[in-house]
Amino acid sequence: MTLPEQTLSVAGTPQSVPAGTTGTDLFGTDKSVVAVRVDGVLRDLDTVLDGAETVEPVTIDSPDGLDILRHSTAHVLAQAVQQVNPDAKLGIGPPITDGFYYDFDVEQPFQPEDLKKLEKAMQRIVNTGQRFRRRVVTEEEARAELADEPYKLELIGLKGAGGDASAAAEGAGAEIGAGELTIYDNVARDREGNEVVAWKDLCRGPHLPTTKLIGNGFQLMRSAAAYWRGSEKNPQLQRIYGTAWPTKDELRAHLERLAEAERRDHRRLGAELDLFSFPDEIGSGLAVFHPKGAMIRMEMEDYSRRRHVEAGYSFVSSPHITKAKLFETSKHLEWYAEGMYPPMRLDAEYHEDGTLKREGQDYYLKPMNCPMHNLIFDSRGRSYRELPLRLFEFGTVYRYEKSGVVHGLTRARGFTQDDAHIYCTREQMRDELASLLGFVLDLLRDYGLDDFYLELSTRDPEKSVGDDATWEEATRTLEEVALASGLELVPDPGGAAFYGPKISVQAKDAIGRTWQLSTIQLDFFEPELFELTYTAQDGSRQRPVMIHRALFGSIERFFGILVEHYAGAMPPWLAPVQALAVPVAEPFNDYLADVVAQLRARGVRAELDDSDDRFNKKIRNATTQKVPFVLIAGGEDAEAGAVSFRFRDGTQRNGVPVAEAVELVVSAIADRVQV
RNA sequence: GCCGCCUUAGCUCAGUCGGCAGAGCGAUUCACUCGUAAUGAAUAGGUCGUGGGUUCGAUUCCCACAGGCGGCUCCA
Repeated sequence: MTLPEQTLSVAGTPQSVPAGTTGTDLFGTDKSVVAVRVDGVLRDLDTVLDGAETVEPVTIDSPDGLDILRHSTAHVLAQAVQQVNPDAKLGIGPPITDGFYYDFDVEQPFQPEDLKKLEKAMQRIVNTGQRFRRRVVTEEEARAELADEPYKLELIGLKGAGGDASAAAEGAGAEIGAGELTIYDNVARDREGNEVVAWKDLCRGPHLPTTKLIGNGFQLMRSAAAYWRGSEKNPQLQRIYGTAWPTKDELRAHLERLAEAERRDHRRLGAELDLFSFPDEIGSGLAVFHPKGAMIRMEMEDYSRRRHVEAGYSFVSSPHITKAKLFETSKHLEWYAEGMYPPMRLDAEYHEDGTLKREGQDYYLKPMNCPMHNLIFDSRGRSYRELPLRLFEFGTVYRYEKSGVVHGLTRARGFTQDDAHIYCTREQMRDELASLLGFVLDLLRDYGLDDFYLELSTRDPEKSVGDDATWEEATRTLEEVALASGLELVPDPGGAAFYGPKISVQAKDAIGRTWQLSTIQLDFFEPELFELTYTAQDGSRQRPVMIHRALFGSIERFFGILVEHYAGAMPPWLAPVQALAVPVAEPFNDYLADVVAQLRARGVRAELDDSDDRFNKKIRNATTQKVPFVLIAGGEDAEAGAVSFRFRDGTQRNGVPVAEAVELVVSAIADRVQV
C-alpha cells in the first residue's frame, strides 16, 4: 500500500512526506524538540501533520518551549496534589515568567513541609515518564468527565457562553483555547506494560511528549492565596508557585539570580548601610531617613532642582493638609476616597443660644499635589504670554495604602513626589510633551538608568470622566509623541487615571528588572473642574491644558530603585561618604586628616577612620559600607606626599600625589560617573 | 482589605516537649596597631511584639490586636 505524499515546509525547507507523518517522525531524533509549530500554531510533537503547509520545531530552551515545559510541570504538580489530597479541586495552572503556578481549592492551606512532600511526589511522576496525550471532547463529555471539578466546569461554561476563555481569567487561556475543548490524559504503564491513565486535566496544551523531559530542573517556590479568576469578590484558592528549567544548572542559575535580587533588596541594604528605617512607632509605610540616606536623597533632589531651573520650571510649595472642598472640586474624594487617610474632623462650635459660632470642617492629608498647583495657577489672572507655565514641587503626599500592599520604600503611605504641572495652550501641547519626554529621559540617564521603553495607558470607560473626543485627542497626541521618541511603545488599555491618558517610562535596572518610573499625563478635565483660564492674544478667555508629570514618581521609591540598581554601591556623586581615609597605623592620622581637609575644601564628603580598629578591619568596614574611594597612607605615602587608592572592586593605585588624588575624586563626582 | 507564615538583645538567629533565656556581629572600656575584607579581653544590653485567657506557674498553649514577610486584589 502506498501512502499519498504531501509537500510540507519543514523548518523552512520544502519536503515531501507521507500522509500520517507526525512531528515526532520529523524531529523525534532531536531530544531538545518538544513541540511543533504547525502553520503558526503550537501543537504537540506527535500531531499528525496532514493538510498542514508549514511545520517548525519548538525546542525546550526557546520561549515557547519553556512555556510548554512549565505548563507541563504545572500539570505534574496538580497530579501530585490530587495524589496526596484527592479532594483538592483544580483551578488553573498556567506558565508564567520563569515558572508556573497552579491554583487549588483545598480545606487546609499548604504548609512549607507540604511543598517538600509535593516536590518528591512530582519527582516520582516525572521519573515514571508519563506521556501527555491529547483528546478532543465535546462539551457534554467534558462536563461528564469533570463533574467533580467545579472550577473547570465554570471555565467550560464561560467558553460555552461564547466568551473568550483567556478573558475569563488571567491564565485561563492555558486551560481552554478559542477552538475545540481538549482533555490531556497522563498515560503511564503498569507492571504488565498496559497503558493506564494516571491523571487527566482539561487543557488546551500543548505539552511535552513525556514528563521525563521535566527532569530535575524544577522546584516549588511558595504557596499563597489567590482570588479565583482574579476578583476579590470570588473565593480564594491556594496557589503554589514553582519554577522549571530544562536543566538543573539553569535552575541553579535562576535561584542564584533570586539570591542576588535578595542581596540587593533596598530594605536589607537600607538597614545594612544605615540609610533609612520604618519605626513601628510612626506607622506602617512611613519612613525616616538616617543621615546617610538623607544625604543621598539630598543629592538626588538638588540635582533634580538644578536641572528643573535650567529647563524653565517655577518652584512652588504647598501644605500637607487641606479642607475637603478642594478634593471635592478635583473629584479625588469621589474616585479615591478609600485610598486617602480618613479626615481630621473639626467639629462645629455653637453659641449658647444654639446659633452657629464656627462651621465644622473636614481636613484631609493630601494624596495629590495637583489641586494645590491649580490654585496657584488661579491665584491671579494668567496671560497666554506666561504659558507654558511649569510649576514644580517636591510635594509630600499621603495615601492610605491597604495593609497588604505596603512594601518598603517602593509602596509607602507617605512619600514625596517630584511633581510638576504644566499649563499650556492646546497648540503648545505637542511640543511641550515632546521636549518633556526628552527632558525626562535625559535626567533618568544622569541617575544611571539608560534602558527604557514606554507604555501608553488609555481610558477605562468605567473609571473616567469626560467625553470621547477629548480622550481621543489626548491619547492620539501622547501616542504620536511617544512614537516620535523612537522607543518601543507598549499599550496598556484601561490603565489611565480618571482624568486623562498617560505615557509611562519603564526602565530596566542592572539585573534586568523593569520599573515603572516617570509618568506624563495629559489632562483636559482638571482645568475644567477648577475653571482655570488664561487670557489669549485676542483678549478671549481660554482654558489651558494641564500636563501632570513626575519623573522619579516618588523620591522614596526612586531611591529604593537606585539602591537596588547599584546594589548599594552608589556612584560617587550620590554616595553619602565619597572618600574615606584609612591610615595604615595611628601615626598617619594627622597626615590623612590634612588630606581629608583638602577634599572637604573642594566639597567632597570625606571622612577619616581614626578609630581603634586595626588596618585590615578598617579596610573591611570601608568595603562593606561600599565607599567609592578609600584613600590609604602609611610611611611610604607620607614621605612621598601621596596617598594610595583602594577602589570598590578591590584594585589599588598606589603612590598618587595628594593634589592628583583630590582631582581624581573631585572629577569623578563632577562627572557623575560610576566607579 | 483577603490568605498563609513570622515576631526572643541594636542586627542575624539559637533555645525552652510550660518552671522567669543564649551565641555571633554591633556598642562601651582597656590593651594592641606600619600596607589593602574581621587583634584580643572584659563589660553593658532582653518584663521573649502588645493585651487578654488557660494554668500553682506562660517567652512556650489559646484568643485578639499591632508590626514584618510572601502572594492575591488594589496602586491617582
